[in-house]
Order: sequence, then structure tokens, then C-alpha cells
Amino acid sequence: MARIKDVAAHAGVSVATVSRVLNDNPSVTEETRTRVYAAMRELSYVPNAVARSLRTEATKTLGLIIGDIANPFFAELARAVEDTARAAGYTVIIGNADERAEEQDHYVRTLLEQRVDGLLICPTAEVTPLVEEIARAGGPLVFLDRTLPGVHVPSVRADGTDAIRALVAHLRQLGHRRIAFISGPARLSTGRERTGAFLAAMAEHGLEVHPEYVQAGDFRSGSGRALTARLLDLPEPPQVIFAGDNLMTLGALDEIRARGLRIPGDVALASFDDVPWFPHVDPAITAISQPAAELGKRGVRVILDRLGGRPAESVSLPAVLVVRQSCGEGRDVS
Amino acid sequence: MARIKDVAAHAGVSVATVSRVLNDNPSVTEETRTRVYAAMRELSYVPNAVARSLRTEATKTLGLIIGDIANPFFAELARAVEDTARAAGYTVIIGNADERAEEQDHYVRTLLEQRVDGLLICPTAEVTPLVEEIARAGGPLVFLDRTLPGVHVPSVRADGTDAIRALVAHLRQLGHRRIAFISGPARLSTGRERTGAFLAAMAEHGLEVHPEYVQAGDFRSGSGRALTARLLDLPEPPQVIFAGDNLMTLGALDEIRARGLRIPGDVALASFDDVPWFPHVDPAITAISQPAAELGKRGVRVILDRLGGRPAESVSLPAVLVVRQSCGEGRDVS
DNA sequence: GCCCTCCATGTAATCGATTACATCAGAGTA
DNA sequence: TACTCTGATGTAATCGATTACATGGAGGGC
Repeated sequence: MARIKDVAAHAGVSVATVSRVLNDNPSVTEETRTRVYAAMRELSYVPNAVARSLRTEATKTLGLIIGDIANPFFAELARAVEDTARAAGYTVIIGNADERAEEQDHYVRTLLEQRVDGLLICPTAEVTPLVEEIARAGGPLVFLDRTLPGVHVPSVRADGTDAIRALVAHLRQLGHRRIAFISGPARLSTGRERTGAFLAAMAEHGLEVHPEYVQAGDFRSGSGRALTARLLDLPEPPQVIFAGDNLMTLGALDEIRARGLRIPGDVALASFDDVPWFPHVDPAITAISQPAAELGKRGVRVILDRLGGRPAESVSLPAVLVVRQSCGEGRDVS
Repeated sequence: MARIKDVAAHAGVSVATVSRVLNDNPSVTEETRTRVYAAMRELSYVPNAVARSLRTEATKTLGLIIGDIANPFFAELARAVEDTARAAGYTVIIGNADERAEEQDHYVRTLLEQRVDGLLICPTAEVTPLVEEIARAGGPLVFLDRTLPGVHVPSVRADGTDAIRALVAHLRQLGHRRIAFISGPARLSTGRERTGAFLAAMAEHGLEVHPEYVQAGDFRSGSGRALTARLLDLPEPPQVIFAGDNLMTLGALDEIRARGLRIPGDVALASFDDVPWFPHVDPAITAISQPAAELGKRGVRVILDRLGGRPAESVSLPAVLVVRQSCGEGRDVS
């Protein structure tokens, strides 16, 4: 593979000049420039980003660690991160943590070795020593979607408090009283916060929450189905099941269908987290939509701010309630 | 950030010894080794993969260019590629071509500059001069999911011929005769092949295909909806709509629902490409399932074979028909 | 006691770019 | 003509690792 030295020899100039052409340095004659370009073309020269990065100490690369690409929420997030980064001249390396701290740390290590300029993490579970150390050392880190308690790192996340309050209001207006919430693990900030917001909203609307109506799963469809089964087996089952993410909603849907129950007649269903196919099922699922693309975009902006020496501030974007038919037909002021 | 030189000084050895420890060279004393590890820990040393890659001329990185991460099929594919590559010690950089040749070429260029060891491409549309040149130069390329006519590169793809034949048999057995197929653009190998297989299967079963019943869209939901509308507006609308990918199926579902038609009573629906939520809609969608994860896995294996100097052979995996309820209730021998 | 072998470790060249500094030609000025 | 200044280009050090080859010391055979 042709090197800068070959191009220089072929064009009859020095490597410095070729490098200047590569970097659009204006102090190169138009004539020399065209000669160099011609040499590059003839040799099919492809600049070596590895060598450049070694010298410049910058890779123009961002690392993104997400919970699971196969989860549409993260897919949309990743897409936005990629698009935004690309527009700013950065390449993105995506790592799939599979919701496991160990995998997450593997990617953190790998990406640091690759010398990514910045790191966007959707932290799984607990604070790991590795992440904590990087945060303390002031590494170029930003948390996306989730935060970690006690770790001082800028974050970009969605705030579902208002949307959950709106959902509870909507449910109440439709006459529902016995509302259950199945959510993710308390070790995830998203799991904790959604549960907290739900309990607060219920209290605000003077609705009682049966202790058995709040269950923690793992944000996967299997646990959504299992918890739904448990709820439906209660002597007094809930009138509404509100699931903590799109996969748990899917599990709930399964269990409800398997029992031959009708939505929303026998039991209503709502989801925290909206995905493109929810409007297409019958009945269309009422959901709280997180601005996934916007989160990704803002995340990149925050990290680029940090890299550019500008102050990086945490961002919290509101999630919004999208009323469809799965909780009942009533119109809602929303 | 600590360099190998610092570690060496701190441990009282030479850089060569540190490098040997990093690379598990057995000729280092156990005692020296522990001293070096201690120094690394104390300095929070992180090896610089950029420098290593420059020297070794290998990045232990694979590039993957897909049509769209937000399409669940590609998400699953990407996930499998990542998992498999990771198990072999490789990192994956994913590029989103957004189904545009121009974007695809941008990523090809970027990934070549990054000196990825191998490149997995799901080619969009036409053969671009860039891709053609790399193929001719014998670059470490593998095509995934799709192939390009006239370009000699190993490929890993799914073959839907048998599954489409099985679907047509299934439809015929249920009494359907007027079957329409809305598919992707003919410029994509997947679009062409699926259409060809459909026509062949229809002929085999002695079913006539009304020319208006075969329409080409763009593998996106919008065109799925538009084409479905056109079909339903025909004086003699089809009894079955078979959509060429999961997004077009979604569009078709929309249009059918919007008209208040019932599936499969008023019109049956089938999809080429299965996604996790198809079993959860009512009625569950009959679909042809492509082994996306297996494609990804095999793709990585093929490219690693190439890199390892072993012969890289093209792979074609059968897609399978998954009968559900959207075409009618009849049991099928499949 | 001498020499050879072997093993652990060190020295220094190298990968391909960037860039501070040096150089040199030509124009402008007195 | 001689001098300076400017602008284009060249020379060589550098980034942080790997690795071929050099070195030196311990141990064994005679």
C-alpha cells in the first residue's frame, strides 16, 4: 500500500508538501497541489489514519457503549449518535454491553486502548471501579440515557416524570383505579426513576398502590411476561399494566394474548418507551415516547463541547405521552 | 497518559521487556513479569492500540457497513457480527449507509483509512467504482446479505427461494389465487431475487400473476403503504399481499388497518423477513425468517478465513417459512 | 579453569504520518 | 549590486509501540 513517501517521490516533492496537501495547508502552490493529487490518484493512495492519530494524538473517533443494539430504543439512539458524529467529522465505534457490567468494562478498556477522543456510555447496572476511576481522572466521558449515583459526569437523559403524571391522569380519567407498574431493576437509574415517578404520580392523584402492583424485572420481554402472569393471577388483578420499557411491554402483550384476554376491555396496557410498531398493533399501544434521536444528538454535542474545551452541561429532555387505544377509547387533553 | 517507557522506568526494565509482558512472551521471568504488572497498575497504564497497530500493520478491527441500524434485520445482523468478532479478539466499527451509495462509499473510505483488517459490506444499490476497485485489488472484502453483479467477492447471504415456494404452496392450499408481491428495488440483489423466486414459485404452482400484482418499492414502510393502497384500489384487488421486507409489511399493515379491512378475512398478509414483534400482533404475521444472526456469524468467519489465508467460500443459508395466522387458519405441512 | 550454550534482557530501527525549523529562490528596495 | 524580506518547500525529530539482533551472565561439560 502506497505511503506518503511514495506519493512524494512520484510527485517530485517532499513528504512535508504531501502532508500539507492532505491537510489543506494554504501555503502550497496550486500547481504543486495538482501534481500531488495526480500522484495520489495514480498510486491509489489512502492516507493512514493510524499513523496520523499516533502523531496528532487524536483519532477523530467516539466510542458508544449501549445496552443492546437489538433494542429499538438503543438502535435509534445509536443511529442519531452516528449521524451527528459523522457530520462533525467523527467516526463512531459501537460496543454492545448486553446489559452486563463485565461486557461494558471490556468495551471501555478496548475503546480507551483505541484512544477514542470521547466516550458515550449508557451505563449498565452498578458503578464499576474502572468507570469510576476514569470519571475521577476527568476522562472525556458522558453518560447517555442513564446516570450513575455518586459519579460526577455530565449526562444526557430523558425525564419521564411529567409524562408518567400525564399517563396516570389519563388512566384515572378513563376510570381506571388499580394500576400496576412492572419495571426494570432498581440498580438502573432508569428503573428507579420511573418507579419513583409512578408512585409520586399515583399519590398526587389520590390513587392507592397495592404493594404487589409494583414489580421489578430486568427490562427484557421474558420478565415482562412473567410479571404480567403474576399480576393477572392475583386475587384482585390490576385494571392496567404499565410496563417499564418496550421489551417488557412485548412480554406483557404475549401473556395477555395467551390468556385470551382483550385489551383494553379485560386489562389495559401502557408502555414506557415507544417503538415504531406500537401504532400498528391492534389496539395501538399507548406509550411514553422518549426522544431517543435527540438524546443521541445532544450526547454527541455535549462530548464535543467537552473536547472543545467548552463547558459540558448535563441535559434532561422531557418524554411525552402518546395516547393511543390500549387503555381505552377516551379522548385525552394530554 | 503513561507510556510503555514510563512503565519500563518505573519497573526498572527496558521497554522491550514491558512489550514482552504485554504480549505474553514466555521468555520473561515470573518475577520480572509481576514487577512490570505492578508498575502498570501504579501508573494506570493503558496500552496504545494506535501505536501498536502502526507497528504491527494490523488493527484487529473489522468494518461493517449496513443499510440501516434502525431496521431490526440489520440490528440483529450487526449484533451477531459484533459478538462473533469480539470472541475472536476483533473490534467492529459499524457504518450506516442509509441505503445510499454515496454514504456507503464514505464509510468504505473512512474504514480503509482506519486500516480495518477486513470489511463486511451490505451493498446498497449499484456497484460503485470504489468498491469495484477494492474488489479487483483483492482487498479483504465480504458481501453480507446482498451481492453485486459482476463483482467477484465472497458473499454470505440468505436464499429465500425454497421458503417463497413453501409460502406460495401454503397460500394455494388455503385457497388463495390472486397473490400480489410488493418488493424492493430491482437494483438490489435481494429485491431482484425475491421477485424472481416469487414469479417462479407462482408458475410452478400453476398460478397466474397479474402484471399489476408485482410492484417495486424501496424497502421502506412508506412505499409499502403506498403500494398496498394501489393494489387495494384495483378493480380486482389481490387476496394476499406479500411484502418484501419487514418495513414494507409494516406499511401494508397500516394501509389495511386504515381501510378497516380485516386480516386475513378481507386480505391476507405475509412478509419476507421476520421480526420479533410479528408474533405479537393480531393476527400474528406469517413470515419468511432469515437467519440474520447466522449470516452475521458466518460473515465474520468468512472474512477471518480470508485474513488467515484460508480459502474464503461464499455461503448461502436457507430462509424458512414461519406460518402464523395472517394468511388464514389452515394448518400447513410447511 | 576454560569455553560453549542458553536464557533473560537491552539497544535501536521501524511503522507512516505531522510539524518546527531550516533553506533557498526571487522580488523589492536603496 | 547588495541586502532584506517573503513565501514555498525540504529536513529531520517525533508520536508509542514491536522486534531483530546484540549482550552479558550463569551453568554445564571436559
